[in-house]
Amino acid sequence: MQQTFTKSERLCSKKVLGELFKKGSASGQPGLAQTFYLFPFRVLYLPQDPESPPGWPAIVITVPKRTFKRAVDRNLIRRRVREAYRLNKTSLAPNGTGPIKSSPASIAFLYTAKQIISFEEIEKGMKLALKKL
RNA sequence: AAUCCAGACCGGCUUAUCGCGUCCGAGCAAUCGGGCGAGGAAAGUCCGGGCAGCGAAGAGCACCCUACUUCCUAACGGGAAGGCGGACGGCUGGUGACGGCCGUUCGACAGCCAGUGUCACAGAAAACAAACCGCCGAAAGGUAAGGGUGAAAAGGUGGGGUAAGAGCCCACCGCCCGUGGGGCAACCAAUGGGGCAGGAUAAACCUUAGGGGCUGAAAGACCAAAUAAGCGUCGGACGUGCGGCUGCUCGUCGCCAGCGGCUCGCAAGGGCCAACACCGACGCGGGUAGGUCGAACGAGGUGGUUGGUGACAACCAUCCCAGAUAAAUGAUAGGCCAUCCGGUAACGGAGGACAGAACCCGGCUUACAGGUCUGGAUUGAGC
RNA sequence: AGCCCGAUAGUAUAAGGGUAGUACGACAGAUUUUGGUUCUGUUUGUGGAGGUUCGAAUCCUUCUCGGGCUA
Repeated sequence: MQQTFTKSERLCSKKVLGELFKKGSASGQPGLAQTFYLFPFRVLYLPQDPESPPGWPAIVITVPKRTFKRAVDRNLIRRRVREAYRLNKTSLAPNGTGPIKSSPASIAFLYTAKQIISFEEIEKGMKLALKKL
């Protein structure tokens, strides 16, 4: 049971991020970023390059400054979301060995709720979102 | 013990499991083991430094900042001690104006007898002085006691004096000038003289004294990769030119080549014009947005001794104490400690202030549940 | 992270330290059969706190909010 969360699973490249958000605005077409809403998130993801070997997806978590003015609140939400992903990401690998080809390469979780919600609720939303992916 | 005031400090603790960042060690590697891992404000960016780059790292002016004194400090607009002044409370002196002592607390606290400006309304009059009512006088005129206005009206109180009055005269209070004394100084107390200079405002211009070059780690250095060497507009030829570390002046540094055409001249040499190139500025287009250093040993922390009223300094011992970069410091489950609610109690339930490092320090300011300590005041109780 | 500006009525914008205006709105009334146009009147404000001053939108300090610039 893999529950780690290393540097390679974080989406850091400005280029990839720009691509993800740019393509995400024109969703629906095949080959581009897909998006769906599921409380408390809006999820954006890019499919994997079929040439490269399958690996764990790189993710990014976003909490808007507009709704949460204090840095402490944003940090708390970001950490809860990341923890929920870390504990449940094995559902992306149903065979138990590793991620399958069809799982996405990069995912963005945009936090859309207006209040700080508890870890249990975030985890519930995260399980549903990963199932959908 | 309670309340209030002033100052200083703490700001949840702990166990287990799963994780994250970084450093060290082991290992060929996968990985394993160990150490450390947010704050008193990390915040606001209001000051001061370190550090870095930038014209001679030039000068003067402008501009900006500071403002009782002495000291502390790397420096400061910060701090300490002292002085002076105000407010409040208590006691107290004097007929009165006005003082004296003690305590608490506050003060951007240099200079409007260098100059200039402003002072609405009201009021006779707002600073050169004058005179509305009034008072005195037969009048000419004298007067600034009283009235009222205002934030402010040309010293005040008591007495003498006078036609009525007035520093006109006297005493005291205040003010100004001087003398010697104490104190490093701000200033203090004493003493002599002068009937008295003369409103407020400098967080108004200003004066005096002192200080400030500018820009900030997205500074800056290096490695790697990639694009371009293209287009457009404007400007430029030894000058009243363009550019450069805010502005202005001076200075200084850099740049300004060659060719052609027309023309003046006997010539040396000069003038004008166009295009291209060059240089500079701005814009468009296109490319890259990876890594290393800066950057974690410092005006460092803790403890002690000595000096100093104190801020602080010196010396000795000891410790290494976050270092990320789309950015770690988290999640879950227990126990404890405060707090709140219900309950006589056992107990049950809720639930942890303000707030998250980003080059580093010293301050200031602002936010903050609850708690601890010290000093002072008042009230109550006991011995 | 650093730096720089700004805040006046519902909106836009003035105001030498001395009664806070102007325009468009909104509301009411008049004109009109009704509505519009037009005319008259009314309403509403200096972001908060403290200080300097006799007196502050203005000067100073501080907080809050909003905006902008910097590879």
